Amino acid sequence: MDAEERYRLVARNTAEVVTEEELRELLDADPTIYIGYAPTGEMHIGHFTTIRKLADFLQAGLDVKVLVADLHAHLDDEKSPFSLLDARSAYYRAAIEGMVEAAGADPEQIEFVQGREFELTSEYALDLLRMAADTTVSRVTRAGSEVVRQSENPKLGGLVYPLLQSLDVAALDADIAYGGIDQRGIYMLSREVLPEHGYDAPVCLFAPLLSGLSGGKMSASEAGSGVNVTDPSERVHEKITDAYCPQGEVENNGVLEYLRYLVFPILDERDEPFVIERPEEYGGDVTYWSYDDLEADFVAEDLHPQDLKATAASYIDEAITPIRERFADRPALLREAYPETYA
RNA sequence: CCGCGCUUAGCUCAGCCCGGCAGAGCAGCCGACUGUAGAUCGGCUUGUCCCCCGUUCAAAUCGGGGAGUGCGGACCA
Repeated sequence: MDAEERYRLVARNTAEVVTEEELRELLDADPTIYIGYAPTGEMHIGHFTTIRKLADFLQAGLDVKVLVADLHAHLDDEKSPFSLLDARSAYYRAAIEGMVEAAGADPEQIEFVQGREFELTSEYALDLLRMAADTTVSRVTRAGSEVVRQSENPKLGGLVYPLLQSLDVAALDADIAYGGIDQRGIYMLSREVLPEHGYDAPVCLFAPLLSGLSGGKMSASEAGSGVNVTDPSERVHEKITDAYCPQGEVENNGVLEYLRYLVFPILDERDEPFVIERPEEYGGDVTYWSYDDLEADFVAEDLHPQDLKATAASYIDEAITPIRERFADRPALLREAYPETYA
């Protein structure tokens, strides 16, 4: 694979690369890229799109590490109670492996790391304290403002969080920090603070955040705002049917985004088209080989939301089916991670 | 250790002073209008009023005790 193709693969469907020059330079060698997930709520399509991209990274020959950031999950306003960290970490790992596989890549090629495996060493603790000594409260508050839960009486844990994450980059020997664009503030802090402590500043790659299905941002606290990766078929169809989807509009259109960032890349990998079955009355069946063509028709209002939704729901459902099946065998994983929901 | 505030619907809160059928906004649900959803309009649901004891014909409301949470003060040899 030539350098240009490699770069295209790594950078496609991203929101931002910091910086493009640095990334091109890194790709001359075999860099390590990492992404961290704090095991808090159930995993959804948004997570899936970021994990789908891991297939791109593997194909481009990068070393891929996935951090299951258990301590982060507790540190951020105790989103996960300490007693559930292990159960949720196990669930996240299984779900992530399922998504990697569903994206057509091999989970064996990914190195999984859990936060507590390395974040409690004395070297790590010393670095962390030294960073805490020379970083202001307002600096870390700003860094974490899009990630850490905001409240009138913020906990100290939320302030330490960005420092911890910065140090993770160094401790995991990652050349590239990958994550949603909401992580930008934290990794910009990393680029600033790591060199002052003797480590390299990471190159950053950010994934776009998907719109919620009710318009606006996707919200973890709003049940219908996103499809979970273990949702039953009926629920997927229900959520997509109920989704905000104005005719001809691309802005804030979660359905289109699901197709763009998840369904089409998977179809592309398998060399299969997206086929919409439609009554003759509304124009008959249509076949799309690329997202761009579909979007063009939608914008031109040659493709009606109702026809789009019906088909999209089936393809999305199909995309998560392998994950759902993986959990069908092991119901305890979900039940123990979310006893309130699955008890 | 001491003082003060807060705790009421899924969420944000009003009601408490001065006891008399537990409320509002948002969210949610159902219809109407749309070849989807949203918006709009019409309708509807929701409660351990933090807990215990007491006063009273009657307590979210008054008195006592306690819990949780937050803020402030004090201590600083």
